[in-house]
Amino acid sequence: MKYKKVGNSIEMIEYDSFDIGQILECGQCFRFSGSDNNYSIIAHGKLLNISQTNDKIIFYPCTINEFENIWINYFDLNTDYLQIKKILSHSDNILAKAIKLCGGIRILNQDKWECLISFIISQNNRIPQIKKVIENISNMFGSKINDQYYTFPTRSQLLNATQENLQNCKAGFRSKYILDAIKSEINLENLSNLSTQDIKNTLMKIKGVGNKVADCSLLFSFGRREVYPTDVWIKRVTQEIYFNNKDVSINQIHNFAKNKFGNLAGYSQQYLFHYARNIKR
DNA sequence: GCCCAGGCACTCA
DNA sequence: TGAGTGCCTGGG
Repeated sequence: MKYKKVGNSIEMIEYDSFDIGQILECGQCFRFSGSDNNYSIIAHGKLLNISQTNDKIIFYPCTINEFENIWINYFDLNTDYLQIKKILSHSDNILAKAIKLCGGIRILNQDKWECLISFIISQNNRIPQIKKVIENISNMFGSKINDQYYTFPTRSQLLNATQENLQNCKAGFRSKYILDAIKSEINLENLSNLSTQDIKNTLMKIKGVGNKVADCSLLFSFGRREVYPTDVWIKRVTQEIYFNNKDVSINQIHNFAKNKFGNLAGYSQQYLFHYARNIKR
């Protein structure tokens, strides 16, 4: 990967495995807008525009410092996706097919708190609605970035939030779960050194955090690429491809993914998720 | 009006 | 330990 400063933007050239549309639309994050290779995201307290053409990707406004300290890690640019895709493609044909279709996916490294709350909101919900609820909460409790956008609020910014506030943000029955997360004394940053299973157990003490939400949190904000978040789509496609369409438990799927994909289970999950949503149905 | 969506908690056997 | 059921909300 190579990049250079051009005016108030950073231009990335000589990169691989990067398709901004695939990265944002594959369901791992919710604070973005745009289409056709032109997107805006809000992450880590900043608004960033990304414009992708055939030979380069432009990030703006963005300084070298911001790019190196925030966005390289956020977009997982130090991970060798060519190698990952090569290994997974060799492991089976359908995964190879999925990777061909969405080889530009990268797993983001998101803010832990925002990610956890976002996936609590995601349960039994649709993506447009999830995005709306998160935006409502940001507008009500976050810090102003400009006339249009607010950051996602930190836990301390949410300390005074009430059930009624969150209902007004359309969080519905998940309001009480968000309140429980706010009240819990769990410091997410302090969990970073624990084992994946220990983090998971800790997260699941929060009401509204089960297997799936905890796994998404681990994969998308704790960098634990060995987890295989299993929602209805992943359950469906995994059963279809690897279990001869037989109905199996989440635990069986987790064990299967661990054995077959090992430390790359999270990447497989993303490729298969995209495959399931866009090809099947 | 009915159904359901990227789960989870709660109840009851 | 596992199956069954209800849940805010809004779009089809």
